[in-house]
Amino acid sequence: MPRAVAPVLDPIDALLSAHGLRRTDGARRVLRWLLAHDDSSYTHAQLLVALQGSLGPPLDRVTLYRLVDRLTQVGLLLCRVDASRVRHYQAMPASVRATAHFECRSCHRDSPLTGALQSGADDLQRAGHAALAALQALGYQGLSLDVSLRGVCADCAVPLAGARP
Amino acid sequence: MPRAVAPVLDPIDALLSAHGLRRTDGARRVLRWLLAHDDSSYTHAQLLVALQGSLGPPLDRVTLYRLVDRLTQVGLLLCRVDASRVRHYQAMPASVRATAHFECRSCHRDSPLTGALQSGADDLQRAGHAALAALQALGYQGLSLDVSLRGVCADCAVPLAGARP
DNA sequence: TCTGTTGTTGCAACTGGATTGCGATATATT
DNA sequence: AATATATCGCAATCCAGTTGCAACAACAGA
Repeated sequence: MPRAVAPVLDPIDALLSAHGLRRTDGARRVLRWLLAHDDSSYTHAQLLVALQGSLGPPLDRVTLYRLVDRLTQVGLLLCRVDASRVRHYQAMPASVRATAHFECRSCHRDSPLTGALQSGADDLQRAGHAALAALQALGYQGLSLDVSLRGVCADCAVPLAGARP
Repeated sequence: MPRAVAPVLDPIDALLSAHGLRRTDGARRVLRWLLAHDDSSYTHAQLLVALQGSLGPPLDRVTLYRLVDRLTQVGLLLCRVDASRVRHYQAMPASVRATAHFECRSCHRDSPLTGALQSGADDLQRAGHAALAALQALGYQGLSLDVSLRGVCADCAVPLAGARP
């Protein structure tokens, strides 16, 4: 039986090597999982349970902290801090985009700007992109953009207003 | 000697009352100080030392936490979380504006977008304003905006590049 | 002005996300 | 294979922020 050679590097491994990181089991699992769920961002705690479920030995808490830190450092992940001071990690989008989102101070829901707000979000995106390009031209590196709108969403605002005497 | 009456409310007191907060010594001091330094934002630790220096009894750590929390709650302060997960407070500007700023991942300096980037920052400001207005029209309340650009600044990027073999 | 209600204060203990130190292990390099 | 060095796993630690609670002070009504 012909031995299964690996002529082409796994795309995840290729990414790791290309960014100067070692191809360890943990790094592979984190990056693979985040790339497979690149439509959203996840906290350390969420990643931990998600990766516990996957095959392999349980991933250590601290190791995961260091992994996401390194992956963010080299630009493979994008990190943002929510209003509760918790970090959220996401696979770096092909084109760094303004991930404009709204956080409700009351119900703590976090939603991307869509629908009627899409045009506004697009403008933000454009402006953010332009600012990033300007910074890049100045020699800045590993740029990312975080646009956070905060406040009380309409759902929560109504009962609050009603409670006022 | 005619007793010194107080016919007009101190502007700080007026603000507190208008927002349903009690006019306590602590609230007055925090709000007065932040209004006098409204060109920048300050962490809880910075506020603590700044207010210790000012007259009056030393302000308690926890009390200050609760004060800035309340002041932010009612919209008198604006709060943002930096990349190190630390909250920064600032007197709410007359018109909520996009306080676009850049944070260096390497030297951790935090600088507002100025100079050559001003136009980009202005665009961000406009776009942010529009998005906020749209949300407000939908019934959203107590809105604030945080535009954070992150990466490695030019000063830090040069030595990093040189270190690569 | 007195008095009851309720928001506020100060202290101590606690929370939880994240970090550090360090010996053991695995990856990349020679 | 031998070596150098990055990464891992564990325990201990850090630190911004929170919570519980008794004492206190601002406000409102009488």
